[in-house]
Amino acid sequence: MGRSKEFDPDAALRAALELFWRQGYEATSMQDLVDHLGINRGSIYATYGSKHELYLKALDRYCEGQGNVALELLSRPGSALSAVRDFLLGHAAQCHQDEERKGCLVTNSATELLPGDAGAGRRIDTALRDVENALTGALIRAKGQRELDENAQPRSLARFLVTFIQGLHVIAKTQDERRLDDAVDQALTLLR
Amino acid sequence: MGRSKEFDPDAALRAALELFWRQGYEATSMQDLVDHLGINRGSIYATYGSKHELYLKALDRYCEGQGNVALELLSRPGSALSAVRDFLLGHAAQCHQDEERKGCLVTNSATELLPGDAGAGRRIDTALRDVENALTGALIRAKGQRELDENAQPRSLARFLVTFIQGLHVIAKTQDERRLDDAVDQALTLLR
DNA sequence: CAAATTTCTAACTGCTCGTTACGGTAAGCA
DNA sequence: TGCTTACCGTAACGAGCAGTTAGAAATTTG
Repeated sequence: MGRSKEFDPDAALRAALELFWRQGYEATSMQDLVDHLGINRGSIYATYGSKHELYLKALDRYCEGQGNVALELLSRPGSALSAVRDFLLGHAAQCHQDEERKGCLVTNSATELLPGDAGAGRRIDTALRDVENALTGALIRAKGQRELDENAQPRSLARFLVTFIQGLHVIAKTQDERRLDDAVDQALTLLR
Repeated sequence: MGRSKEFDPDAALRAALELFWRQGYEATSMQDLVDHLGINRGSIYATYGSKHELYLKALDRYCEGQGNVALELLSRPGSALSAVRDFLLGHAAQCHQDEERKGCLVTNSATELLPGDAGAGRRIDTALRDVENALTGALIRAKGQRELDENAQPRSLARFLVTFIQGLHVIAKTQDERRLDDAVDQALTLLR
C-alpha cells in the first residue's frame, strides 16, 4: 500500500494553527508554513489541499479544543452560576497568559475574513452558537438553583456574554490589562 | 509655485479608508487603492508615503470622526444615562445599517495588526481611551444625577462598556442580528 | 525479491506584491 | 514667455506569492 507518512499530520496542523493564530490568514504565507511545519510544500498541498483549506482545518481544530473546554466547564456539577463566572474568568486568564497576544482565533477570523469567507463564516457561527448554548444551559440551571433572578432571560444573557467575550479577546490584543480586569469584574456583577 | 493639487487629498483618504475598512490591511493591494482612489500610483506615494502610512492616516481619520460623534453624544445636556444608552444603541444601529458588514476599523485593526504594529497600536489605544474617558464622564454625571447606584464605579463601568462595544463589532461581522440586539438589551439592564 | 504505491524533495510556473522611475503634459506664478 | 511643480500613464524593479510537477527515495504487499 505504499509508503507511510513520515510526519504527524495532526502535529503539523497544530503548528499551522499556531502560525495562523499569531499572524492571521493573509499575513501568513505558504513559505511561512513550509518553514514552521517542518514538512515540504508538496506534502502540505497533498495533505491539506490549499492554504485556505488548511486554515479552515486549523480553525476546526481550534474550535474543537475550545468547545470541549467550554462545554466541560459549563456542565460541571454544583453551582451553575459559579461555572459561568469561572468561564468568564478563564477567558480573562487566557488573555493574560498569552504573552504573544494572539487573542482568539474565532474572533480574529471573524474580523479578518467575514463577511467574504463562507467557509470561515459557517465555522464561526457554529462555534459562537455552541458557546451560547452551553452558557444558556448553565444559566437555566442557575435560575433553577435560584442563583439568578426569576426575571433573568438565560438565552439573552448568554448572547450578551458571548458578545462580551468577543470584546475581551479584542482588548486582549492591546496592552491594557486593567481594562480587561475591570470589564470582567463589572460583567460579573451583572450575573446576580 | 507650480501646479496645485488637482485631486482632493481628503476625499482620496476617505476612499482609502472605505477600502481598508471593507477588506482589511493585508487583503487590500496597492492596485486596489490605485483603482478606487481615482488617482495615480505615483500621486499616492507622493501624498501619503506608503501603503502602511496611508493605512495609519485612514485610521486616524476614522478615529477622528468616530471620536467626535462619541464625545458630542456623551456630552449632551440632559440625562447622562440616556446618553450612554443612546451611545450603545447607536453602535448597534450602526452595525445593523452597515450592509457590507465592515464592522469597526479600530476593532478590525486591533485583531489584524496587533501586537505587531506599533503605529496602529498607539492609535487604537488612544481611540479606546478617548471613548472610555467620554463614557466615564457621562457615567459620573449619571451618578450625580442619581440615575446610577451610588456603589457604581464609573471608570470600571466605562471599561466594561468599551470592551462590550468591541464585542458588538465582532458579532456585527457575523449575520446574527438577534444576538446583537439581545446583547445590547442585556447590557442596558446593567446600567440601572 | 520485485512491483506497486505513496511520500519526499526541489526546481519551476506565472503572477502579484509594494515601490520607484520615466517621459509627457497641464497648470500656477514670475 | 519661462520656470516650477504636480499630474498622468506606463513600465520596470526585485522580491515574494500560491500552487504545480517530475522524479528520487522509501515502504508495503504480492
